[in-house]
Amino acid sequence: MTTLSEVANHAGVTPATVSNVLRNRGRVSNETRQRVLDAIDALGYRPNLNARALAEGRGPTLALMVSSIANPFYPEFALAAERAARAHGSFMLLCNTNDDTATAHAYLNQLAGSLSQGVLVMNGNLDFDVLRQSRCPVVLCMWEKPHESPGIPCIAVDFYLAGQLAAQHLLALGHQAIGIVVGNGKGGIHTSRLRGFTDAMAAAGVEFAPELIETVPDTVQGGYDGGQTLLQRHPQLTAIFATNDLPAIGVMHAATDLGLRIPADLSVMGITDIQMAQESRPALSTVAVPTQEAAELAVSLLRTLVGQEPRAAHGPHQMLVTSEPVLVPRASTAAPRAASTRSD
Amino acid sequence: MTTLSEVANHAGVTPATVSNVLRNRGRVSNETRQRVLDAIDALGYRPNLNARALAEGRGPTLALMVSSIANPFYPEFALAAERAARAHGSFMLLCNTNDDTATAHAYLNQLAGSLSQGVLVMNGNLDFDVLRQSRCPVVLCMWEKPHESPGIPCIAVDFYLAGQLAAQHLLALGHQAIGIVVGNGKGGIHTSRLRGFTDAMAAAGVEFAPELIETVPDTVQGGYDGGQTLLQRHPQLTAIFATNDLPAIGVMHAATDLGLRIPADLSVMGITDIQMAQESRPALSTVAVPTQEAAELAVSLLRTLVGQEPRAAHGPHQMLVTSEPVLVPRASTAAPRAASTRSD
DNA sequence: TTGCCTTGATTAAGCGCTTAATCAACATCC
DNA sequence: GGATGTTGATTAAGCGCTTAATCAAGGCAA
Repeated sequence: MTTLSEVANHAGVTPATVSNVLRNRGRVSNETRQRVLDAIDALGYRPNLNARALAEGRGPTLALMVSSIANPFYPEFALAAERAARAHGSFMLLCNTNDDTATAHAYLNQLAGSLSQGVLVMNGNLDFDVLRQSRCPVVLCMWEKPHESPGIPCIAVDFYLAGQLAAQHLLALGHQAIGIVVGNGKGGIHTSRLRGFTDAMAAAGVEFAPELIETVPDTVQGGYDGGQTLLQRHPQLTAIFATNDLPAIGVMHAATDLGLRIPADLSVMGITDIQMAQESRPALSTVAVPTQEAAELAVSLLRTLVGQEPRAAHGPHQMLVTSEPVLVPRASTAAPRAASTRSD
Repeated sequence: MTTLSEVANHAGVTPATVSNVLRNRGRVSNETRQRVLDAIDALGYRPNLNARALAEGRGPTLALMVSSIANPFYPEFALAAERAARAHGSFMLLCNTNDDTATAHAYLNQLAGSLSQGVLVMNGNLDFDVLRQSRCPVVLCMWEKPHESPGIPCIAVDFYLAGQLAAQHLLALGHQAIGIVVGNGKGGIHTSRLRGFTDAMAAAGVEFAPELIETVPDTVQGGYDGGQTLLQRHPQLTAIFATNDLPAIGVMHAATDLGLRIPADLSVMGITDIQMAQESRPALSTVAVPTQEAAELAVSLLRTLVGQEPRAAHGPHQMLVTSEPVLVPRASTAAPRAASTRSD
């Protein structure tokens, strides 16, 4: 592994000069610069990023902590976040907590402040106090907007509105008998989606029975189980809303297995608009959330917090809200069989 | 940020001693050790991993390079790989190349040898020469076994056998009119699966028309398009085999959209057994590949290459083969309508 | 010619940690 | 009672890079 000084020798200058041409600082004559550049690729030199990090007091990496990269939502976010980080020359360290608080804290303890300059957190189930006491900046991603700020810099999405949009879509189609499958994300992650939905129902004067709500794990299987329970207990349902796409897809499977046709016999919708939503059959109606924008905002905010980006970019806010979710009607929703579609 | 020396002061010893207790090396009396330990958590000290990396000449991170973490197969591999790395105290750096060779090379150049000690590569479409010249060890993951070794340490899976198993399953059910959708992974990544399949067909004496092969992108959409083309052009098909689960799922969608019932009218199968395969409806018959094992082997091999694990663990081999793929019959395959099931 | 500014490079200290070499103090052995 | 070991700690060099401070050498004005 060639070092900076070897390059310096080869070019007949001092290490400081090489460093200067590398970083475009200080004064270097064009002639010298060229000699250094030549030496660099003659020797195939690459800077040692650890040494640089040590000297600069900060490394080139950010971290993203998710509960499990196997949950299809995270990769989409991770991809965008990584791209954003790379655009600024940072690498992205991936951390799977497997929904284990201890693991998460271990990561936070080990990474924070040395390996990674800052961390993006997508785990609802973390102790906020721990995050606040992190030794390096933390940005909480995909916070649910109407909740009060957790006292941690965060990127929020208006999930309350998302819930409302979902309800309005179903109501507009003429559904009245609607079941709900809500993800049991720790920290009540899905409560605002639920409130948005039920509030919109109430506003439309539609009666709402609490036994029509099933709380399940935020997975396809969870949605499957919840959907099955709901459909068996309440055959009159004409639509089911899930607070997330994954369980919504599970609901579709459950309905199919029970011999129901979607959307003829049952309308199903979710929230998020993950890739799978448009790839499922029937394609899932959902409320799209600006994942990519959230990821970019998150990286940007984190960068200002670690002092790499001028603060002015966002002002002093600790909570950045993305643009609004938008309804994406697809094939999984339609007017209930015996009802007329109310135009909105 | 407290440093090692501060801890040393606090405990009334020299930095060397603190380092010794931290790493359980050298001789330290129990009494001193305790004093240091107390100082450490009194001050909330955490080692600076960059400094450590610099001093030791090697950092605690490995890297995983995939073409896009949004492809559902990769997360499953990534999860296992990360877990394996963590089990040995290493962090995992995630790199998305977006199928761009230049990006991949940029990563390789920047990471290799400084930030990451070694890299796991899952990209078929990389110049092997570049990999060979990497300044740090590289392990190529999920190589296709029957191919000759690429001259790079690699983990191979017997995809030829996987193709055979798929064919045998379909043949055993009584299918004769079978279409094939093959992923166009660069570097002919799917050719051995295809060969395994066609060889098995030939061995069973089943005629095979080359126009029954559609080459498509390795995605749901690709499978959808390929399936549609195949089914429209050859309505007599009773089964379609895709070289990967993702396109297989696309094929199912295409069939459904054309009004075919699965498996009554058409059997579909894939290879890999990703999570989605068992979560799709109908559940996808497939040939399961030992992803987790491959990931663990890969990390382990990489660790021996970077010298962190005794070489003896694997001997001098440069190509490690996982245990064999296994058939996972599910709901998407059945005997063709007008045929009797041949018992095997 | 003297003094001052600019340019282009060097010097040297330091980032936080590791580790081989060294040392002091004490116990052991014949 | 000196030679020999052991134990438990210290010293000091060094990892590869950054950067403020310093310096030599011209150029230019008065």
